[in-house]
Amino acid sequence: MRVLLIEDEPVLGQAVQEQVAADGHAVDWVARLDEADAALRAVDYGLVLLDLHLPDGRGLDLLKTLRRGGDQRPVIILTARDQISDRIEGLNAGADDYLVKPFDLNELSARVMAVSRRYAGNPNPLISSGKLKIDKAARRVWRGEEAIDLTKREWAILDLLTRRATAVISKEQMEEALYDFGSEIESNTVEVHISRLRKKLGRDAIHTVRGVGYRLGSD
Amino acid sequence: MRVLLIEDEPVLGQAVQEQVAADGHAVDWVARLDEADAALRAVDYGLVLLDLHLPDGRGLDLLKTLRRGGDQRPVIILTARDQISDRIEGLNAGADDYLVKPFDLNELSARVMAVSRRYAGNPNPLISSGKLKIDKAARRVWRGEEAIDLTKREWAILDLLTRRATAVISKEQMEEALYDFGSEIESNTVEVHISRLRKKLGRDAIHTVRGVGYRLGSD
DNA sequence: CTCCCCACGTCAGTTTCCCGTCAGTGCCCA
DNA sequence: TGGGCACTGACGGGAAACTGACGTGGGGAG
Repeated sequence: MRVLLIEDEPVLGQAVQEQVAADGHAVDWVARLDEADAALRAVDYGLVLLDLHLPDGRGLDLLKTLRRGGDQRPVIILTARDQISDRIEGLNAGADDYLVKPFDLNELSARVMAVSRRYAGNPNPLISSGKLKIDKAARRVWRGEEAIDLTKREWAILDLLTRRATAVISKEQMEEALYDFGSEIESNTVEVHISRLRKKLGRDAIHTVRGVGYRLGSD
Repeated sequence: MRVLLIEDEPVLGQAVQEQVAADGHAVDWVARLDEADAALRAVDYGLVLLDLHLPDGRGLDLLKTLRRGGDQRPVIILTARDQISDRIEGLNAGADDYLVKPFDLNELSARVMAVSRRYAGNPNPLISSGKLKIDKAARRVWRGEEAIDLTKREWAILDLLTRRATAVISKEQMEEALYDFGSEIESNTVEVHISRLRKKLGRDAIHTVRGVGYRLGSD
């Protein structure tokens, strides 16, 4: 699979390029949006890794333009921790996934691997929990045979819960994952989302650990 | 990753424990070789940090015994500057790395990180005691095949009991661990929690040492 | 540009259940 | 045998969590 990396920080760019290349993919690395534009027109990439803060424009605009033009290619956003609002906007704009800097290169490998599997026509590995089957790469969930539609927030929470399979995730962690750094939430938003998720996924899909957080699975 | 720290100096031990814990690892800290022995038998550690000068024996002997038994777990030696011959002997005995006191805590983090990268991908280490299996990272307990739900307080107590595997923990220590400094308790709360824990985990999961405290295990 | 839809944050009323307390009983050792 | 120390069932207060309802704002369709 051929990957386009759009990143202007030399150190991070090099690290990512090496990592993805080590996984057996061809990586084209550009640092500016106009180069990215040209590359996207010339080559049929299987995946785009997009940094949102570039010297000559906002990465988000590139993504929006792509999607408006009907381009469905997978895009994974690389974003800094303090730019979570961008991340939300990115998901709205049609990104497939995001990684928060500084990210673990192995985590990157895993995401790239998921995309490449889809690219090769192979199904993605399914995470299952009780009656649920979760395809993280394709952002899809099934409850038994029935496919479930999740909203962005709902997916973000489920994504957190599946990241470390059996771990307990606190409400604070969920807030951090969902909201802009510093924008405090003073209501029970997370609880409400959990409630909505349970309505869709089944009452016992998510287990409450009172005073601590939530965990995937019922037992 | 779960780390065993074998170190008898309180100040250094505490500093190391905090540093490694801050890096996201679970740290068990023992000061004597017999405790280390017991801990190593009970828990599948991802890394051992070993001080060579301990009150009840030579750390090197522990390392040699481990390696002779075919144990391949990573061991990093902590040694003083004037004991370089020990260091050489340590490497001969099968240590993976060494740090010379006084060492920079960031240097420690780097070494630990290197080990944990190798370790990544493995399932969480399980602590076992009798029929119990305890996954501290996931905050879960099994009694045989059956998963057990623990409340916050119950988990806090079990956590204490497993922290120093064979040690007897007094009720006072448990109170201190459970409650904010200053908020005094004047009832038999700890006993009640122990009782509730035993109901869930099995009568002989926790042993009473009358007049002293509690200890994990039945014998 | 306008209208509609729906995702989401907020709130309030209700429910759940954790935990500290107490009291009665049992057990261990002098 | 008696005096503590420990165990455990019961209970009530209150914090934490759940959920139905509502308003709003942003995105998509026309």
